[in-house]
Amino acid sequence: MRPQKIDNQTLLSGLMTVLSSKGYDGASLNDLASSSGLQKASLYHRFPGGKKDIALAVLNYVGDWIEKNIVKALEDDSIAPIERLHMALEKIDDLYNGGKSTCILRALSMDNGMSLYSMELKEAAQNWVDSFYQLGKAFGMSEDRAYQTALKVLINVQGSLVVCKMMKDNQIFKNSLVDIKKLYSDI
Amino acid sequence: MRPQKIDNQTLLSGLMTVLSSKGYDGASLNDLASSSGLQKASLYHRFPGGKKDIALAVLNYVGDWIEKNIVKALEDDSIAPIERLHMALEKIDDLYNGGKSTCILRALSMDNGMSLYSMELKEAAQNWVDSFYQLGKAFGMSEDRAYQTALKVLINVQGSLVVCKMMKDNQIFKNSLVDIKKLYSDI
DNA sequence: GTCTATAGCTAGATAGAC
DNA sequence: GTCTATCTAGCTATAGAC
Repeated sequence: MRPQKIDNQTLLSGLMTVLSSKGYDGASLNDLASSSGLQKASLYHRFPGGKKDIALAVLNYVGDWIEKNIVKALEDDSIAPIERLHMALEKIDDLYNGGKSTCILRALSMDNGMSLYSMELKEAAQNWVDSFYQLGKAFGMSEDRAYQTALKVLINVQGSLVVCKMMKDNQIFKNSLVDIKKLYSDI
Repeated sequence: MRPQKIDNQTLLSGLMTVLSSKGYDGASLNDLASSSGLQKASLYHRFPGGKKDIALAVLNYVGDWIEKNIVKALEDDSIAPIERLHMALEKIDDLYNGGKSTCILRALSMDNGMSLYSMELKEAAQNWVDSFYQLGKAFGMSEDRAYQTALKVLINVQGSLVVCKMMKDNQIFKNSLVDIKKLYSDI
């Protein structure tokens, strides 16, 4: 076997950048190839199903990232809930590049005819909400309040990213992260 | 002059539906033509600049709609602030079809290379925020609080629409409208 | 595993009849 | 003002050399 020119991690990371900024339909295979340092045909070797496969792989990649960095941080009961929250928020800040990047989950939730990926998107969102739900419980919230608060976290992150982009002001995202802290400090 | 087969209002409304659900790159001219009952070539007669012109016209159309329905409702000082808020929220509910539709402003804020429309998007968002800012002042909020609250309204609407779509649950949008009311009732 | 070259198609856009 | 027919560029995807 010939060695891979680009390792999977680097490849997927580059592909994610293009897909999240240009969207599924806006990102051509040439765009995706350029971002990765590979040629189009090589992408088909890595992802035999073509563009659909690429987006799916990127979706799984970011799903794993969220699991490993955000969910894990929130579940680490060796440290205090407030510390877990701070760590998770820092990871979220990284994931979205301080508000400059758009969310790949959102970018892939447009109508591509048959709503590809709807299962993966729902699962990733649910995973996110569930982990913040557990955090709320650890803070002593009721089940209902913990769930509503967890939803608000995701809504705030997604909403502030959208508004950031519209108004060209990343501070809006930063402020939303602060607001999220307040959701868990007024118990 | 021959009469128009489809009036501008109907035309733009249909075009908006396709553009907001499929996005700029995902919506082909054939899609746009089908939605309107006109042929591609006829769309070029109405919008000589092609797809770019269509999206721009749709953006102006929705900008005018927001101005006429939301901004006006919030500025109508013949009625109490709380009533103005309720009216505006009903219009927002209509605009997004109870959470089932995606926001055209968001759909058009993806990277199309040169970030077309960024001026129009910013203006529409600013107009929205400004009108809720004025509402906050009418409720007796400080300038800073009124502005932060106005931003939260837009963030909640956009965020809940995104999360609605991801989780396939329109109730999330409905609940966000209720949360927005609370932002203005805990003075 | 990666590449160049290219097939086959659909996109956005135009020409010209009515 | 709307239509059918068509152009060209760019797209996704494949073939086959290395």
